[in-house]
Amino acid sequence: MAPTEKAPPKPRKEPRQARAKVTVDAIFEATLQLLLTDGPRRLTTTRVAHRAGVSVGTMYQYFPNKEALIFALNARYLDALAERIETVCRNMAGSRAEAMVAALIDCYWQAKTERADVTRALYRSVAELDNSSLIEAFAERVDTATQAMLASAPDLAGREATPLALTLVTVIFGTVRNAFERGLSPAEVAHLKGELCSMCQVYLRAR
Amino acid sequence: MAPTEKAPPKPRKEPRQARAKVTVDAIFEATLQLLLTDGPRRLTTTRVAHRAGVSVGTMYQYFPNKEALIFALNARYLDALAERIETVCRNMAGSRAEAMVAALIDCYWQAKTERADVTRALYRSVAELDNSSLIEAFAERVDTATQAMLASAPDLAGREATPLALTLVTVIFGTVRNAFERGLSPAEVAHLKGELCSMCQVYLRAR
DNA sequence: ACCTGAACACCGTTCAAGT
DNA sequence: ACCTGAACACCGTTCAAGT
Repeated sequence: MAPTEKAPPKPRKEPRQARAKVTVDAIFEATLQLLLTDGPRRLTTTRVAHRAGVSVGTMYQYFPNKEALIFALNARYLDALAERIETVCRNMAGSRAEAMVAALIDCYWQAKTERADVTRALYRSVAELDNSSLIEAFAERVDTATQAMLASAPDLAGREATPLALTLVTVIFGTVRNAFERGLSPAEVAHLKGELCSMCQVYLRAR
Repeated sequence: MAPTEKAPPKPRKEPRQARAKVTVDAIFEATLQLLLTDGPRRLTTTRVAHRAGVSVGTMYQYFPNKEALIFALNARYLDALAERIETVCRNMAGSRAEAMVAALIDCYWQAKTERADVTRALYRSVAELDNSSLIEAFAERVDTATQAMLASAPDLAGREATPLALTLVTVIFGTVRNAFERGLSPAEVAHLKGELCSMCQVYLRAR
């Protein structure tokens, strides 16, 4: 009964020569620009190719279809985001649990906010295709990094890091995303961020 | 620099005769069914019309374009959901704050879970179009209902209901949505729900 | 190894004609 | 008042031909 759709699309072939790499980068850049200026509905292969300065045929050498292009663009973005989070988690090793949570919230919030237009454009672009594998891979990395971080907290002895990480990551990432989707005012956003932070910290102290 | 897109599409005209109402319902039902079985990518106007037993032209009498159809379908769903939440909020008036939060989480969680396929299909269908006005209207209703409920809690005297409602609603709805997007196991989901609940309750007790 | 662009199938949308 | 479906413009995708 599940929607019958193809497996997650992957890049057709890797660019081997330097000019090919330039081409692929140009295609990615053109896609993002069009997404930002015109929205996902007006994103056509012809326009992407034209903006990238290549022909449609060239685009299809590297991406089997339009979905694969959008998929790859999102994969790129999520990979960079996961890397940032992993770095923060590594840097916070050994700190107090409260500081860890604050840093995690800060990092994610910052990443979403600093290029809000990009975040929104990518959210919307990817949604019509099955991106669950991307989301799962991303969540897996973030969970793992958070677990490792929490396990190193001196004031968290005796609490299992695995379920704790799952809860915190889901609550934090879900809240940020939702805050992002709603049209909150800057004042409301600032207040919410503080409340989310203290909520997680109170939760850590309890029990 | 914002994506240049049309204003939120609205139904072209209201059905005046009985058979027209039947037609519109058939179109909605066909859209949902196709979304569930084939996914948003294979949702074409021709197929919707065919499944609904009408011609394409008929569909275009009630919806100015395909987007408007998807928009209206989502509006329907969110309206029903908001109504459920408002009812719960009314029913919980005068209870203790902890019970309120638990009921709110339960209601939303239940609504998302009982027809998980529908939830997912609608999420994906609406994402490529600008649904911010839908989201805002929904959030506004839920916020208002939650505020009114919290203001009636005997154990919450002296705490402002408005920012409290905003925080709780954003955290709860964001978490549920995120939990939903990740492919969590039933055991993890159950655990998460309990933790979210106690997290909100500890937060209410604090300060 | 990489690129081109005309050609094809199909989808969203319209509109003159019907009941 | 409501419905039909051929017709049109345009989009995704291919492939024979080029460098």
